[in-house]
Amino acid sequence: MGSNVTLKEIAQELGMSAMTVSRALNNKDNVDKNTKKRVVEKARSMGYTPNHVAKSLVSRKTFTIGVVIPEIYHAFFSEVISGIEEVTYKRNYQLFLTNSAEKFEREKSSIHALQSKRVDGILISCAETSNDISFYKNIIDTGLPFVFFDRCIENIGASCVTVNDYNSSKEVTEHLIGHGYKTFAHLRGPEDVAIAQKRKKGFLDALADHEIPVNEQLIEESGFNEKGGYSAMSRILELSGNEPPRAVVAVNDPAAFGAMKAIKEKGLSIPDDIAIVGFSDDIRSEIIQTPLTTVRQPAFQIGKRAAQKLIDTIDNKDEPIATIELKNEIVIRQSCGCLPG
Amino acid sequence: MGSNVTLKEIAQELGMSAMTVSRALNNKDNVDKNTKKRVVEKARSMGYTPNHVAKSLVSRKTFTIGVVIPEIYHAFFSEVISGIEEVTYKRNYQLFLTNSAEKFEREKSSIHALQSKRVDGILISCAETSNDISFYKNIIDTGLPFVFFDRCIENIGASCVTVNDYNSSKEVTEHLIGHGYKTFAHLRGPEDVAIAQKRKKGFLDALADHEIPVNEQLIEESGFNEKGGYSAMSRILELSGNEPPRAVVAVNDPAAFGAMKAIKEKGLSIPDDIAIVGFSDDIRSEIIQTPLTTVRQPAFQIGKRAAQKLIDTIDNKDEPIATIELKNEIVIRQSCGCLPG
DNA sequence: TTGTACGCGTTATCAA
DNA sequence: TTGATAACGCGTACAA
Repeated sequence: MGSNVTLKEIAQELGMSAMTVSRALNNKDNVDKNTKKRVVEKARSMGYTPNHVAKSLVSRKTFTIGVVIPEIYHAFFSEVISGIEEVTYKRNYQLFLTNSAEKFEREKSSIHALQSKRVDGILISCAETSNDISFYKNIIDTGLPFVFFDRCIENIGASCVTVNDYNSSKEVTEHLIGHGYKTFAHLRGPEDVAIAQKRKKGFLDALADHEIPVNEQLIEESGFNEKGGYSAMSRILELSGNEPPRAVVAVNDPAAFGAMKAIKEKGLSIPDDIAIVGFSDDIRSEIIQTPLTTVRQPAFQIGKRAAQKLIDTIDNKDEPIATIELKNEIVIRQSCGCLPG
Repeated sequence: MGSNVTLKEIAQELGMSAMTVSRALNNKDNVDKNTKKRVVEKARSMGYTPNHVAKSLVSRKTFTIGVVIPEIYHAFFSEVISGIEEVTYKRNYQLFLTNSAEKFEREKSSIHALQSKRVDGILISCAETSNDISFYKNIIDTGLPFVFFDRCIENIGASCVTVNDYNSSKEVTEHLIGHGYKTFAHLRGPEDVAIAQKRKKGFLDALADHEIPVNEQLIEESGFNEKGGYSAMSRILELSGNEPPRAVVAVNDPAAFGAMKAIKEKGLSIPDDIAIVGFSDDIRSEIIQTPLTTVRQPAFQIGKRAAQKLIDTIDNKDEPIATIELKNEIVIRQSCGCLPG
C-alpha cells in the first residue's frame, strides 16, 4: 500500500466534501449530474483506486473467501481450484489460497490467518493428519461459513460437497460382473483411510449382491501407489497359482499401474487373461499401452459446487446446510475388456 | 465477518482499557505480568481473533500478495503456484489467486481488484492477449511492487523471473548436432509469439555455429498443439520425399507428439530414421511409447524465485530491479537416439 | 504500568 | 443536492 489517492484528496482538489465524492463514485442517485461528472473525471485523472480495506472495515464484509487444500501439485486440486475460481470470479469474490501440505498444524494456522483476514467464508479439504473435529466445530459455531469438499467432515454444521466412492466402486465392480467375470481380486488401500474403506465396501457389496463368493486371499493391501500395486498383485498371482482372478478392482490408478506391470511380467495379457480397473483417472491412464478403465472424479464440478454453496451461504443466512453428492463417472477403456471390438 | 470479539470488548470484561489489552496481546514489555496473563486468558476464552483488516488500514500493509496467471489447469502453473506458496507461507504472506483465462481484459480487472484489496505486491504471468504495456507501466510507476514470471515484460521497471528459451533451444539442437545428425527440420510456433521466436532463433543459431546449412523448406509452422505438429510434419515428409530430415526440433511437446504420429504413419522409426526433441516436458512425454527428449522448465523454482524477489522488493525499497534467468534442464530420453544402449 | 486522543479511508446517518 | 459527524478495530504518541 503505497501512495494511494483518497476520497478526501479528490474532495479537496474539487472543493467539496469527501462524502459527495463517495456518493458520486458509487453511483448514488442523490448527486448532481454535473458534480458527478467532475468527480469521476478527477478520480480518473488522479488514479483513484477505492480502498477495499477501509470499506471492509466498516461494512464487515471483505468479498474474500479462503481455500485450504492439502496440496496443489496434483491435477485433482488444481482442477478443483479452477472450478472454484470460475465461481468466485463471476460473483466478484477474491480467493485466498492456502496449502496445508497434509499437516493439521499447518491447516490450523492457515485457518487462523484466514480468520484474521476476515474472509467471508472458507472452503476446505482436510489434511490426512487432521484429527480434531472440535477445532472445525468451534469455528463453524462462531458463524463463519464453511464448506467442506472432497475430504469432508459431515454433521458438524457445515455443508459438504463430495463424491460417492462407495457407489462408484460398487458400480464399476458391477460393470465387470455384468461382463461375465466370475473371480475377483481387490487391491485395497490402508485400512483406516475413509476412501479406501468405502471403495473396498463397494467392491464387496457388489459381489454379495450378485452372490459371487469372496476369496479373502484375493484381497491384498496395495496402498495408493504403483509400487504397492505391483507387490500386492505379485502376491495374488503367487497365491492363486494357475488360477489367477479373472478381474481386478484396484483402489486407485497408480496401484492399478503397478498391478498391470506385475500381470504382464507373468506373461499374462490384459484384458484377455485378467481385466483390471482403477480409480481416480490419473492423467496417464488414457495414454498407457493398455488404457485403463477407471472412475473419474468431477474435480472441476466439485470446486464449482462448493464455491457456489459457500457464497450462497454467505449471501443468505438461511441457506440450508446440505451434503451435495456428485457422481463419479466411469470411464470405460481397454483394460476391462468391455469395449466393443 | 460476523460476531467477532474486539479489543474493546475484552477490555470491558476486564475493566481496563483497550490499549492495555492490545499491548498484552502483542507481547509488549510494558505490561504487568499479571494483567498480561489475565488478558491472554480472557482473549482465549472469548475466542478473540485479531482483525487484520483494521490493522492493515492503519499500517498500510496487508501482508498479502496477488498472483495473476493465465490459467490454472495445466501442470506448469500449478507447480509455479506451489513454489510461490512455499515462500509466502514461510514469510507470513497470504496469497490472492486470480486467473486471467488468457484474456487481457480479465487480467486488467484482476489487477484492479488486487489494487483495491491493497495487496503489497503482484506476481504476474501475462495473458496471451495482453497488448498494452503502458497499462503495466502505469501501475508499476505508482510504486506497487511487481514481478513478472515466465511470460515477462522487461525494461518497464519491474523484476522478471524467466527461463532462457533461446539458450535451451540452442543447447538441445547442439546436443543433436553433437550426436552426428546433419539434416534438421524445425516445427515452429506462431511468428509473433516471443517464446516461439526465441526457440526458432536458438535452433537456427546452433546450426549456424556449426556451419550446418539451413533448409528453409524444413521449417514449418506447427503452432503449439498436436494437430499442428502432425500436419507440419506431414508437409515436411511430403516435401522431402525420400530424403527426410535426420532430426526434428519441435517448438513444444504437443507439436512433437503430432509429428511423431506423422512419422510413424509414414512407416519411419523414431529415433532410428528420424530423431525428435520437444520442449516443455509435458506430463505425457515420459510415458509414451517412445519417450520424448525435451526441455524441462523449472516451474517450482520459477514460482519460488519470483515470490522471493517480490517479497524482498516489498520489504526493502532499495531492492534492485533484476531479471533472474533460470536454467531449463534438458531431459534426454529415447526419441533423440542419444541414450546409450 | 496504564489510559486518552487521534487517525487510517470509508460509508451511514442526520442536518442543512 | 450537499456537508458534518461518527463509527468500523487497531496501534502510535503522548500524558498520567
